Amino acid sequence: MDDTAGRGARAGHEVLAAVLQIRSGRLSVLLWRRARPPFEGAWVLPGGRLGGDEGLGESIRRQLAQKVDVRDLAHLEQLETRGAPDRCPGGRTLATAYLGLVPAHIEPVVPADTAWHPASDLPSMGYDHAAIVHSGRRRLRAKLSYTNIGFALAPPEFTMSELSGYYRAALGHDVAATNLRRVLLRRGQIEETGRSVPSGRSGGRPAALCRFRAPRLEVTDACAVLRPPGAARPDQRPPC
Amino acid sequence: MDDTAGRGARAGHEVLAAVLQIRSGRLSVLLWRRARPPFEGAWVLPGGRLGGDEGLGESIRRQLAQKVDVRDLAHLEQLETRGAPDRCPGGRTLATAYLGLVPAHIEPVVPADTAWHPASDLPSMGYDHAAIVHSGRRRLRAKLSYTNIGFALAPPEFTMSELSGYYRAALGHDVAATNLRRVLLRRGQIEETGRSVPSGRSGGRPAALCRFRAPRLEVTDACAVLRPPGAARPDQRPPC
DNA sequence: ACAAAAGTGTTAGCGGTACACCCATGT
DNA sequence: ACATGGGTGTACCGCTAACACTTTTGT
Repeated sequence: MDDTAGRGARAGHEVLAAVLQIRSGRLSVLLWRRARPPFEGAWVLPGGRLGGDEGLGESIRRQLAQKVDVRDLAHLEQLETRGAPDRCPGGRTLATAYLGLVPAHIEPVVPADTAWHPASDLPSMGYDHAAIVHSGRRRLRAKLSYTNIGFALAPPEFTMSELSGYYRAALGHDVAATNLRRVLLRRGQIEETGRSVPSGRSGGRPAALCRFRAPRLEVTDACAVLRPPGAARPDQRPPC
Repeated sequence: MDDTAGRGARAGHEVLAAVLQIRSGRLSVLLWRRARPPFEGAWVLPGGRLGGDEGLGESIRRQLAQKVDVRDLAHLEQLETRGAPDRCPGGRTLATAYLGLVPAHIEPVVPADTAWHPASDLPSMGYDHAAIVHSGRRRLRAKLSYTNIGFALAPPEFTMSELSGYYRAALGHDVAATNLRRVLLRRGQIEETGRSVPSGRSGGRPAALCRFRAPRLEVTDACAVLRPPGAARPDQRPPC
């Protein structure tokens, strides 16, 4: 396309994404193996040059769809922009990083030179991309606590023990399914579908199927501290 | 200064800042009045072109010091990068926005074409800069609840009623000084200096002077929800 | 009958707001 | 003495973790 490479100081702007998914009970990130220097053989985040007249989010969506066949992002948000003069050998490059989330039930068809890696055990990575993955993981962990972002990790319907497994993988610690259920129900994040899953060979009560109520990010529990006066009483609290 | 307007498609990267300060009990933002089209006469955020080999944060620091004589930022953090193709008439421009905070006791010497405006009552602003100011205010409000970011609003020493005034201005609602004291003390954000301020003409007990303990941003109350198991007991909780 | 997994009830504790009450100073 | 503003003590309440207990299934 308009790959105006080889220019001096003003190389183009890059857009990258840390695409996360819970795979086999581990929080994993989609990486791409560089075939050429710099950082030949190292793993990097998918992405590339920003096109001439596309927005930033638009661009990373396009590139993920084209290059790694990831079309089913349940959530995408901007993380940060990095532009240290020395972050790129051979001329400074600005890069805007995004966090993308793929629900656990989807299996994107990725090219041979890309692979999923556990976010807690990253391979040797090029540029400053490992730091970006950590930013994404921190962001996800934080938002699991005060937003409904779980909708972007879970399939459309799930049992509570499955969901607690996703939370455990993302947060890095155990989450009791029994309490998670109540917390998310009271916050209005999830609801029961009415259906249930037959119990396995070893018996046990069949699990109820739940779903998230909203398909977009919502803040359900804006931090518990420094509330406006009167917020305790349920009667008519100010909207914001 | 180096306002290279009227260039074609590939303009350079811009760095902007929403510089906030509590002034006369109101959260205010430093704006700059454009003298030339586009957006002639409208107010915009200070900032400008990113220099050839400077980092993003470095660049906004330099430009704030050079152009508006703001050298005493107690805190600076990246907000977001905007790059919608139509955000700039006459060619797309990417802009990375920062949030800067100036403590209340400082009076920067700003040029004639810049002025402080209440963040809750913005004038007519150019580009998408009003949205950036709102992002900055949202970020500040959120971080007041779970970090020690108050250190960047308050002077080195302050009474609790002064501090509650800063919190009220930034949060937009009353904050009881008596409870704020306990909350921030328990979190270890502030401490007493031992000194106190003589009471005014109308009498009253002299107020104790406090200070923030750390001069840098720290998360003191990572959201109260979804704690790891065992976090309640004070004995040896995991570091992160 | 028994084991296993899901879901409910209940308790305890933390953290925050609200408010009455005490403290120190000026007039 | 009294007014004024700062600081402490305390009650209350929401929220969550922990855990015992009940429910529903398979063997």
